[in-house]
Amino acid sequence: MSVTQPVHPDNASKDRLRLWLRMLKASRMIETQLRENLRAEFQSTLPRFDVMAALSRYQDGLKMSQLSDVLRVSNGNVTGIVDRLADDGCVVRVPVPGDRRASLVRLTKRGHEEFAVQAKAHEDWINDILSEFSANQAVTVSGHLDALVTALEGKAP
Amino acid sequence: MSVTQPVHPDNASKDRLRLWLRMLKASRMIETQLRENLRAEFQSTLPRFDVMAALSRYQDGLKMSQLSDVLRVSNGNVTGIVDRLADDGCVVRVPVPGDRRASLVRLTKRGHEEFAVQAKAHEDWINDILSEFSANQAVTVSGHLDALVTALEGKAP
DNA sequence: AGATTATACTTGAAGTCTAAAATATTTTTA
DNA sequence: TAAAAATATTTTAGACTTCAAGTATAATCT
Repeated sequence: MSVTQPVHPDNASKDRLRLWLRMLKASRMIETQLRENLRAEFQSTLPRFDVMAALSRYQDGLKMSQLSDVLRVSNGNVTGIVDRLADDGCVVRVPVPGDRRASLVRLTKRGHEEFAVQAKAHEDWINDILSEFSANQAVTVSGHLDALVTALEGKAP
Repeated sequence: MSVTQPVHPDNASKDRLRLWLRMLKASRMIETQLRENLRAEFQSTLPRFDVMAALSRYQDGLKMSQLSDVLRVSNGNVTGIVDRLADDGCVVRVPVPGDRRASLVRLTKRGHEEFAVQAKAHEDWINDILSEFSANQAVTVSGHLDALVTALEGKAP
């Protein structure tokens, strides 16, 4: 009498690998598309948009290190992006009273207006790109990914 | 008489946006993790790994232009990555008989060995990172993403 | 054949990204 | 309080990236 046993005991590993490769491919394609749209319509870039989006969520402003934390890009990187946004008058660096090392980065009025327009366009682009997913599917997969992100954050906080 | 109508007629748009933001976040976290692992364990990088993975799938070797095609990175970019891999003795440029412009890039014996180890580690890392997903879930979500990728490829070929 | 066009690749400029070193400024410790 | 440790940010070095221009070679046209 034989015991029923899968030929590939750890097939799950391959399935997960495939999932990752698909996810990577999809993300890159979407990113490329968004990058193109941002450049064509607003002469802007994804990193700039990301920074503005973060600042838009935190009306009181964020310190450089908090920004790089939220955006998960390196510290030194944020410097350049914020520099350029400041040049364009979209953000300002506000000194933090009592700590001369730090400064808060905040959206200017112009930055807010600019971002409002871009955010709307961005949502429309995504809605179009992801039309493949129904609202229900979107919610379901979001849930999985959220759990994944939470798990990852728990591993190396 | 009032008609029953949802307050947010295009809620799906928000759901899809959330899906994208989660996907982006998850992808970036995973990429960062992989990058770190590759650097710490193999003193290598993601682009290098990608090139070796491609060459591993095409045992007969790939021309530079084919490589840049498969990897979807620019032509000039591949030159540098292959240069460095060649310096490390992981790949060689083999002249194509009958066409002195082109050369085939192939993994060396050392490159093959190196990649075998890295690929195994890579799969294990992913299996660990994505342990949140069951094999079934992985397959299901893969399916959605695949459909998405196909749809995207159909839009701008 | 000789001139044009196309292909394969490399080079160079300009910019982005990460990780790590350097700087400046608190905060903590002995 | 002086020294050490921690924090916030910038600077730097080097890999990666694209795009445009350049070089060499091959294929095509007249």
